[in-house]
Amino acid sequence: MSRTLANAELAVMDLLWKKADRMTAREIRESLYADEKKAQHGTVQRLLQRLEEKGFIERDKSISVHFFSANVSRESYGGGQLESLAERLTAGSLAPLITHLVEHKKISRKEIEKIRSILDAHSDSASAKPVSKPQSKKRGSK
Amino acid sequence: MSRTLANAELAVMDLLWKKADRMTAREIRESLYADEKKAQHGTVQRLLQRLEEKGFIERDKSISVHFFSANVSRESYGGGQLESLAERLTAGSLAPLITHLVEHKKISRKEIEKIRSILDAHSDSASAKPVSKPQSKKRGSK
DNA sequence: TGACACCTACGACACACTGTCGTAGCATTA
DNA sequence: TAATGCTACGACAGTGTGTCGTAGGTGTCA
Repeated sequence: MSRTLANAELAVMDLLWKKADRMTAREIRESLYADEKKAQHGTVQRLLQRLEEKGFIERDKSISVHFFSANVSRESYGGGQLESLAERLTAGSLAPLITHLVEHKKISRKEIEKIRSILDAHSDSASAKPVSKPQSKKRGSK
Repeated sequence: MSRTLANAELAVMDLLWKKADRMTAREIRESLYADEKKAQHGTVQRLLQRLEEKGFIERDKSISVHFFSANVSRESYGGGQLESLAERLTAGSLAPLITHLVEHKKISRKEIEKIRSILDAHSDSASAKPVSKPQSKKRGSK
């Protein structure tokens, strides 16, 4: 698994993530290359093949027209990227990067509140916080 | 500016960031290839040249042995990477990715508290929270 | 002045990854 | 059987990266 998705690969994953369901190569081709005069047959097949090799998607070949589905969620992939970035850059810590974004106003107030409520919900002494989106996420003890 | 730093390039930047001061090519070479029998003269020169082209470093050529210094901070670069990641993946929002990491325990409790205190300090009702380690999260308003 | 050491500048290369296409061959159906 | 559409995959060009070699500049010292 190569770790990072290239552009065309990401475009395919994006489709699968959006659809949240399996798709055929044809559906993917018609979405990605809708406006192309010439259908990019082989290109899509190649992309799918490589994504499968890298472990990002799964292929159901039980019938002759295969079905493809994401094997890694958008959040999981993104989270991994985030981790790897922090790993390479700041000894694994996200704090310095987030600090920078916040201090340079690269994160909107709304986004800040959103993230805060996530963190609050998972804080040790979690509770109290009146988080707008009623988070009753009760990943109980343990 | 190419956007992303490759491995060897990042290694050079890391040196400059750590030193927080300008360095000569020689210092860099001796740090990066300390154990190599054969000195990687040209390699380092090439890397520096490319980093300069990409705008990541600055070169002071006022004397014949040049001095190099970072032109972009670690946090600024990392923040940009973070933004770009969110851009490509989640319509610019970090929240979904952080949610994933938190829920899958990829972020330590300590880190969570750290990030929270950053956000608290920049919250709209940003009143002087004594944001230390202890969770003093009770900025109720809003 | 000449020898030597060290520096910069940069062409060239091998390698890897990407996106693309073409073609061979299999399935399904008219 | 022919037509259509699919899979599998070799091949290629373009790009980025890490490396090396070499040409030529600069400084020092006997």
